[in-house]
Amino acid sequence: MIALVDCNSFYASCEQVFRPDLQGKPVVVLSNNDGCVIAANKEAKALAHIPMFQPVFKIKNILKANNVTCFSSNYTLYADMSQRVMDTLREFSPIVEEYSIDESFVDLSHYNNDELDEIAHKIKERVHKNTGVPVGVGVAKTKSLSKMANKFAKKIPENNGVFVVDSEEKRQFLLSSAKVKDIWGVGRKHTIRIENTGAKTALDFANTNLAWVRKELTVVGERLWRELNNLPCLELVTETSVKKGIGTAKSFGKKLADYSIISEATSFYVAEVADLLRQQGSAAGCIEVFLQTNYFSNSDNQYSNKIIITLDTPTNSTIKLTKEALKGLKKIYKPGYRYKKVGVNLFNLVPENQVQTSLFYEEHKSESKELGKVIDALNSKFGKNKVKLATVGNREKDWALIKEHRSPRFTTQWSELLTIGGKTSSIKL
DNA sequence: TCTGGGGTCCTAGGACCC
DNA sequence: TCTGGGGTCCTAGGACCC
Repeated sequence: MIALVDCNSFYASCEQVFRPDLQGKPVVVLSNNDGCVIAANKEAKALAHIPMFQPVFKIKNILKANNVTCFSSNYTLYADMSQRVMDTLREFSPIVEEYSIDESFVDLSHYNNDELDEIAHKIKERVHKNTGVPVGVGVAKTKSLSKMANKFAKKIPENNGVFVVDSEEKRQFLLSSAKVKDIWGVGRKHTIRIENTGAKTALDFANTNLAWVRKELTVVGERLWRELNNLPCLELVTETSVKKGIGTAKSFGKKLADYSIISEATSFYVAEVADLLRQQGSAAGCIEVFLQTNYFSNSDNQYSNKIIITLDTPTNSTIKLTKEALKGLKKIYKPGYRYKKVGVNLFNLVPENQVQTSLFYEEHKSESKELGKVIDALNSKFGKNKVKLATVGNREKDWALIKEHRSPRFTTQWSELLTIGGKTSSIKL
């Protein structure tokens, strides 16, 4: 049996752990640039009219009228809290799949079926005790069912955040109480196709003809259908897999026309992705740079372009990648536009120790490689970005994300530890 | 004035090879 | 007039997830 443990409105819960004064009050967390609502606690959800991904400026009045506390997203804090949750889950099982920052599949096959209900409640209580974060627990024979059990656990108050599918009756009950669109892995398009067959509930879908499912929804649909019928098709993935591509793309804090500032932002993002690349021990064979204006705007002239540069030899050197990226940026940049976003993607990744050197590659043990190592060492000792390339410049404030209401990084920075009677960084709009 | 970011998996179709 | 068939690799795009 498999448990799916999912943190309740995770980002908002993390903020509340350090702000006990906000217990029972509405809290939301905003996306980069404080653009959209990306998490809302149950008090905020209860207000309704706060749909996820709504731009903040459209619902500012509602937030204000209801005294909703808003936070900029603080990923450093959330990532650290997430690890604490995961560590607690490992006390219950050696096999844990970290599915996302706020949810995990936990293998419970070493427990007897009649213990599962008790174990599920224990998981919930211990995570809350250790981290302050509330979670829901769904238990079933397959990942897809445990995912749905988890949703159901949270939806019905009497479940108290836990639902265990340990009988055929409960499986049918669970599936018949979920609509087609609530099935994990069924999105907008698939919902339409499935509902066109007359199916209304997840149980209807599980009872439809498999050949139809295979034909219309491909193998992905077939696996899902089997999983809902208690036949496990999806294994728990415990090894963190090596990424196939690494990228970053962020909107600027304001629109930018000036090439030199955009190139500084680009350099900054290259350094960021190159760092991730080295951390996983890969080298990139290709680098893509793209640039775009604000496509929401009706008044601005629109332009977007991208360029993909194939490198002679795969590399993970920030210096080389920056050089290539800026060459590319120069080619696609056109003056006269107000740009909103720049992005960098690395792909064709290979293990760094298996790099095929090209015929003309002469710098096997180049100076830039040694230099890169020294820079990494300095940055890991003195803090991120303390040493950087001059191309990054020092005008970060001119392009960086807006995070007006970020809470302190309570758990990862000594200088930002929780203080009693300390200042707060959230705001009432 | 103000609209997120980072992923995975699968399929169809084109290019190319023998 | 008649013009094969099978295979691989790559890419773009669709669909979905958090």
